[in-house]
Amino acid sequence: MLKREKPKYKKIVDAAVAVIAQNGYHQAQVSKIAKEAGVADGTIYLYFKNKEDILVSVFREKMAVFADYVKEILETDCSASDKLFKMIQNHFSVLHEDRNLAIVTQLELRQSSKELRFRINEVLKEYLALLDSLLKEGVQSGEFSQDLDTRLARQMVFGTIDETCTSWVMNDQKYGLLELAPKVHKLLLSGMKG
Amino acid sequence: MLKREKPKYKKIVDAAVAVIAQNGYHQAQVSKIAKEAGVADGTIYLYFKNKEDILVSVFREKMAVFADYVKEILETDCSASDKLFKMIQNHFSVLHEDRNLAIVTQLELRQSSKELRFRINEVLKEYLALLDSLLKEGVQSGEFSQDLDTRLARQMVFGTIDETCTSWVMNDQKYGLLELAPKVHKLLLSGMKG
Amino acid sequence: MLKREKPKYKKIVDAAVAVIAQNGYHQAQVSKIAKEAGVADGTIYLYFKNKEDILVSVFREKMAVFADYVKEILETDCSASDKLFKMIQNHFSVLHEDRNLAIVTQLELRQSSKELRFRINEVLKEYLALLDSLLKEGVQSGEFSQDLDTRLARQMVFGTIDETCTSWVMNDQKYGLLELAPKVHKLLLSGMKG
Amino acid sequence: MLKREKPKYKKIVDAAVAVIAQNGYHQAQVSKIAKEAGVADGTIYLYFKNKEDILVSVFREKMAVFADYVKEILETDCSASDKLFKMIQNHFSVLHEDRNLAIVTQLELRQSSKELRFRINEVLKEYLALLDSLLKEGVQSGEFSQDLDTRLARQMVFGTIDETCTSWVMNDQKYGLLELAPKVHKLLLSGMKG
DNA sequence: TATGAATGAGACTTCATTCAT
DNA sequence: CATGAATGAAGTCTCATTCAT
Repeated sequence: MLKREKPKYKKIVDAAVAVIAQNGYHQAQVSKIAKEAGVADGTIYLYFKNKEDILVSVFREKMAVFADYVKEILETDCSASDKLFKMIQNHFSVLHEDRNLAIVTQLELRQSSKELRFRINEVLKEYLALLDSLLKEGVQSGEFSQDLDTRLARQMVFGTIDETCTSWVMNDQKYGLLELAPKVHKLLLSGMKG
Repeated sequence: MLKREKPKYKKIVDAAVAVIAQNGYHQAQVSKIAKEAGVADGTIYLYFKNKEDILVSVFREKMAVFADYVKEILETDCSASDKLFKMIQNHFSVLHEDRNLAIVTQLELRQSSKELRFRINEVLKEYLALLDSLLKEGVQSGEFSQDLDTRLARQMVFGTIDETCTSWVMNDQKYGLLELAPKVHKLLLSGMKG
Repeated sequence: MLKREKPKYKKIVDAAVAVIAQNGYHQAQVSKIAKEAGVADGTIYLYFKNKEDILVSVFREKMAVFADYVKEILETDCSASDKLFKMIQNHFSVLHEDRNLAIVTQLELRQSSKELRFRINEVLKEYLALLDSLLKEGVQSGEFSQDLDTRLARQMVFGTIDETCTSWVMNDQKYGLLELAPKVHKLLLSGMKG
Repeated sequence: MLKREKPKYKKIVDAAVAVIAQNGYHQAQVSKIAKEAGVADGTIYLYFKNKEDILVSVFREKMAVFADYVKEILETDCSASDKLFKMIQNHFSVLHEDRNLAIVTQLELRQSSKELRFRINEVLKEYLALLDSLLKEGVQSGEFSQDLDTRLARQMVFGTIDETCTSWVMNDQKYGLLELAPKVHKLLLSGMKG
């Protein structure tokens, strides 16, 4: 059985999300995570190399949820525009459903060290690559402007989505994030049609 | 004389930027900043309440450079579109000119605690408010779509600018940030014309 | 069958010597010894009470090699001087032949706790007792000075042998230890003839 | 003022000797040493790089006491034999007077890591070099055997002295160490006269 | 006998802040 | 105003040992 499929591995990852969301990144001690997961401190180190490894794993495991769904979306027959909409909706939906995860990814993990954030970025790259291919698809099909700079466009799309989510979390998730999807989609789409 | 006009105050703020850029947020100890500024550790505390206060001040002082210029721009007679362009250009230009500042604002200061980032956000709000009024101006003048959600649009504009700058810093400032301004402007504009 | 004659017992003792010699005392974890011996961690505790027990056993088993030969020597008909020579030669020879053992006894085991070293000393006492009787024999036979303080003399003999071996190990066993035997013997003998 | 002349530096070194002698090497925590020295834990790190640095310093400072006196002895007009006697007497005397120091150098510091012991050996080398020159002086003056191997002889002298001291400490310093000096001297001398 | 996953105590070191000079 | 020596709280990780299988 793969390490990441073992029940304790998952328990610890989930415990880390809960502890970070509730206590903040700098108050998420290993001992707190172990307690939340119901294991001994030392057990953590049977599954993770060190604390940083836990945090990268949290990000990797959760980002997979985003990426897997985007992969599915890409394989469907819809237009690039529809795919973009579904992708935004999915992104908002995942964070909307898991408030703790939203706090962790939008606020807490960003306080991690430069090294950790570079490693997190590695994980993010897969997601951004999928977004890239979606955009290129739209350019080829003629839906988006022919002279669209896909790197810039990707930064616009991701930047907008990210800023919207962060803003929502910072406002204590007062309003419905999911409901913003159509507007954000429309906004971004106009940008790309150029 | 105002505290923030005293020469040592400025020396310490500049020293903080240099030290953080060169050593990273987590390696920017108060004693290092003091040494760089050429003062004793204790002297820091005659000008700043605590370490967090230094960091917020760094952000406040530097963000003022952005905001002051945007204020000037807003008072000119150009179209909203032109003003947006000048604003983007200014934002890119400031970071392009001061590489250390770019590293500090886009990478290092984001590792600060949630509390510090909330305070940094307070400072940012003034800048975002100016952006808001620019957008509203564009809607009123008919340049932008009438049903533009200015909050979302502001998140798009700021998110895109921010993501572009961060991406540039993360790629070691290899390419010219300033040259991206026209493309980014065009991209965002289309989004707002809807 | 005696515990110490069982094949796994010997395997574990030999594994301990190898692991300590290669990794150093402080890096010789029980799990490493178990792996080297080809048994599970828990199995160790079927043959040894605890880690200290392994280390004492290593010393006991290996020291027996020295002592057994010295016993043989003592029973022969040679002069005390010849017996001393054979003993030195034997001591050097055993360490010369087993480089790992030399590293373990001269360098690594000395880092053990005071308690362990007291227990190791117990084992050593048999060896020193044999040395004592050799010296007394020499005094009685008139080979050595009549007023020789055998305790001091024993400390000189053992101290010299030990220091010579340690020095040889610390110099990476560059030169031939065995070849020093005649010189050391002559040196010590003069001391004892007084 | 040199670091090692500052009063707190000395206080901490002396506190380390006391704590190690009373509690054993492995129970000599930094916090215990700090408490004994009457300073805060952190103060230790203003004077020493890390814990190992304290221990090496203990050895360096105390070994200087041995070495300094041996230097004086070497410069006198006595015979090599007399100098050797004075050196043995000095060695025994220092340890006799400072029981804690004897425990620390003969038992406790030997449990330190291989790395630390190599560093301690560096310090020891100066002492051994002095011993070497004493022996060579004796060979030149004709007091000692012309074909004396000074390296081996040095190992005999140091090995015997060391073994005698260790034996004395291990027997709880029951008898007078100092009184053994004449006998040890006579024993070693015979060895060197060949 | 044999296994190996789980346990949990324990210590070094950093660094923001203070305060006597 | 300025100094800088001193403070002391707080957290990650290792590894000998156990025990259910």
